[in-house]
Amino acid sequence: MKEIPPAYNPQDHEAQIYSIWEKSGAFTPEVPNETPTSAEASERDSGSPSANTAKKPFAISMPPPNVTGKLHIGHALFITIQDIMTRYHRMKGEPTLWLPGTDHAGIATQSVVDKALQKKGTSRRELGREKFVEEVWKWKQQYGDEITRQLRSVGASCDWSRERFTLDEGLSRAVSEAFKRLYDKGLIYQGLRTVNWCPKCHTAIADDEVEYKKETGKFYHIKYGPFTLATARPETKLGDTAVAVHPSDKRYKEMVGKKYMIKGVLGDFEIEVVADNAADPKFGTGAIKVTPAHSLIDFEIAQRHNLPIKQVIDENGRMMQNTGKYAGMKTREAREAIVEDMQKMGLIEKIDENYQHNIAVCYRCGGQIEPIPSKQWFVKMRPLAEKAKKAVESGEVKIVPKRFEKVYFQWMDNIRDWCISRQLWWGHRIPVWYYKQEDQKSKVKNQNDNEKIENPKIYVGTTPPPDPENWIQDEDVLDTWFSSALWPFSTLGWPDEQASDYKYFYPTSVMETGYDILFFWVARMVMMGLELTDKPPFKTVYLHGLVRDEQNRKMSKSLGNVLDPLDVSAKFGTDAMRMALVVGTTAGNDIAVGEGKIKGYRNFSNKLWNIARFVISNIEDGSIQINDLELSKDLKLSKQDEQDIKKFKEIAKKTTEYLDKFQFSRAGEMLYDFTWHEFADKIIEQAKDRLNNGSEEDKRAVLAKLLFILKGILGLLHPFIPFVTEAIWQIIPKTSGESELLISHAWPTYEGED
RNA sequence: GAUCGUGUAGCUCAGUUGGUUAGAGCGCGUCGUUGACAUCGACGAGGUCACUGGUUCGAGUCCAGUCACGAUCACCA
Repeated sequence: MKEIPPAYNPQDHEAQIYSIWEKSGAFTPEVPNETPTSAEASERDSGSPSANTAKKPFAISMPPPNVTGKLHIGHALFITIQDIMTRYHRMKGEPTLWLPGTDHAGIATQSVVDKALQKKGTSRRELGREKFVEEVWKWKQQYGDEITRQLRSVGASCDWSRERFTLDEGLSRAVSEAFKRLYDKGLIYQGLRTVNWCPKCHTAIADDEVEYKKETGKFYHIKYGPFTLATARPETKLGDTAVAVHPSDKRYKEMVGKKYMIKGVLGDFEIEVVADNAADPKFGTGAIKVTPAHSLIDFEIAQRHNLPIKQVIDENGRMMQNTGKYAGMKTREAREAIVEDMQKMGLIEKIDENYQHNIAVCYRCGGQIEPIPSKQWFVKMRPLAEKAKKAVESGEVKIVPKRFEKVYFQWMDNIRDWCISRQLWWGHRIPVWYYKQEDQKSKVKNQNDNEKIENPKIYVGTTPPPDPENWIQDEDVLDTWFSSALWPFSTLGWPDEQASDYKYFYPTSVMETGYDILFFWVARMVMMGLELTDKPPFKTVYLHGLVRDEQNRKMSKSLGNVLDPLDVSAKFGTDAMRMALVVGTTAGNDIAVGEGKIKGYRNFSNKLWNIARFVISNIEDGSIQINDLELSKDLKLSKQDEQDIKKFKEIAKKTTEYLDKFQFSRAGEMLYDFTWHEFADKIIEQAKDRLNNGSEEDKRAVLAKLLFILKGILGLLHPFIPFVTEAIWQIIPKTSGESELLISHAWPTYEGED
């Protein structure tokens, strides 16, 4: 008899078990032959069951982590939830695909590599585009595997043979194909518009990549011709071209449509008074100065009233040549200088010192955003949003929890066009070429005033133009989220609609991700999926929350409360960590996790191990044949035995129901409770007497019951705690009908047995 | 400012079609265990389910309002 150690030590098992799984091929689903031969077809018609055609496939695309990223507890959470679904459906016999991959993460990766270069005394600009991109690829080769190695250590049973990277050849093809199709439909256009510009990252960013930070600053009330109005940024006054008031504001009724000369620090200038709903009559004096070049709102006002656009700040965040003595100053310096001059001229009425306002910062680098006019590419969102909204309204796409549907609708209703070009080097280069003769300077930005853009002769294609020497490709790359938006289908072979994976697994079953990227990612996937494939890319969206510490604080380095999933799983076991992340949490809500909770589930793993140890040792003590312990055999089960078995079957049924309804916490908690407080504390305790003193026949009956329940529990718990359950499965006596590996075993179900 | 969410035991949270004495883990108290169990078991204390009102035979659960906290969106007028 083999000695089973009295304690379960995860480290003795996990790595080995993972490699057994991986080698077994269990992670890779079988795709049935798409075009069945006539023989196969007739075989199917004749009703002979074929494992893969009988069941519908189940597919999840894994949200791709950043290539250069390091595994954090949030990854561990989504891996756990997705792995639970994957293992559950796989055990149910459905061909199950969980497709992993990584994201090139434009700005993030570029700045990481750039910083590393700067440490070495060089920089991205010094190297030039080509060399720099080579450097980033080297980084990707070197560090890109780290994150996927770490995903394995958390037990992710995903199909590594289908691993993808957003800059792979196939996915890049999908990106340019998508761009071209949208362009041809008029859904992508180029425009000179005021955009959110990050002077630090030196690129435009999308509206939803802007974050707001509270700041206390000065608020200047200035004399402005016949008006008095207030601003926190007097330096933008140099770019003013209008004053806006609300159409219903009686105070200014007679001024609307007239032009006034305004006294300014660089001499007098002319503004027009326009009536626009953007002006709130209740705020301040009800009149606002309009600086179309340096405010997105003002730009929109300018468009509505056909106002001139005057740019005075450049892409480095400095005052431009047309600002006279202020030229070259940073905006903050210029502000002080201008205020001083205005005070001398008596143009300042008063200054509020403690004005609370929000400043726009870049979500990547935290630098202050400087809206400037710039020529960028945009996606026309309205038509896409309408379809995407309908898909959720109709129930074609379900969001769990449901309340996020409202948030989703709100976003869709108030959507603005999406700026997709980025002035970066790392990413998908925009598949647009300009004809050299006509538009050498097509990318010149910062044109003064409202110079119209000449539409250059352009070529949009998935491959370069046939005579490339005459063309020059757009310098910019696409927003990372553009390629992410295609992820559920680009990874399956789209645009090749005949690709077997695409045909078989698309649309995917579930999209599991954090509620924080509902807009960035989920919404855009739905829009792109509907537009490009005519189908929503998934049927259900399951949103999880943020992982917080046990006091419900955000995890941060400065608080020192960051849980490193690799440390945790080394210390308590991956299974314990997984249980801690899943039990006691519900969709869309944040999760509090600390060592105490994880420890509790470490004990649970150990409990389960000892339950098994007890049952196995009792089997091996006797002379009973394993095949004689099957419930189908003639056994003298007591009434109690039958009740216990019935109770267990009820648990199995409920587990299935909970999992089908995405109630992972309830399933996990119920199994925990049953295993420990029912099976161990009652059923096993009561069995002891019969095992020690009962007749052979009675012993056999009890033992058969214990073994039956134990094996069932292992199956039910396997999606949650795959390692211990598999480790136990490896040492438990099995009958000939049972699978060697628990991962490939059938899901415990007893439909129609009673 | 708009919208959404949360408020249940000392702490972290479950409680999804309204139905008997409101649950778990951790923590706490008493006792017992070292022949499955880096422990484990038995028993226990602890709750006006934020507050007010309503619907109902019956409300933690549904409705209205109040308070507190949080999030998202909009905003540098």
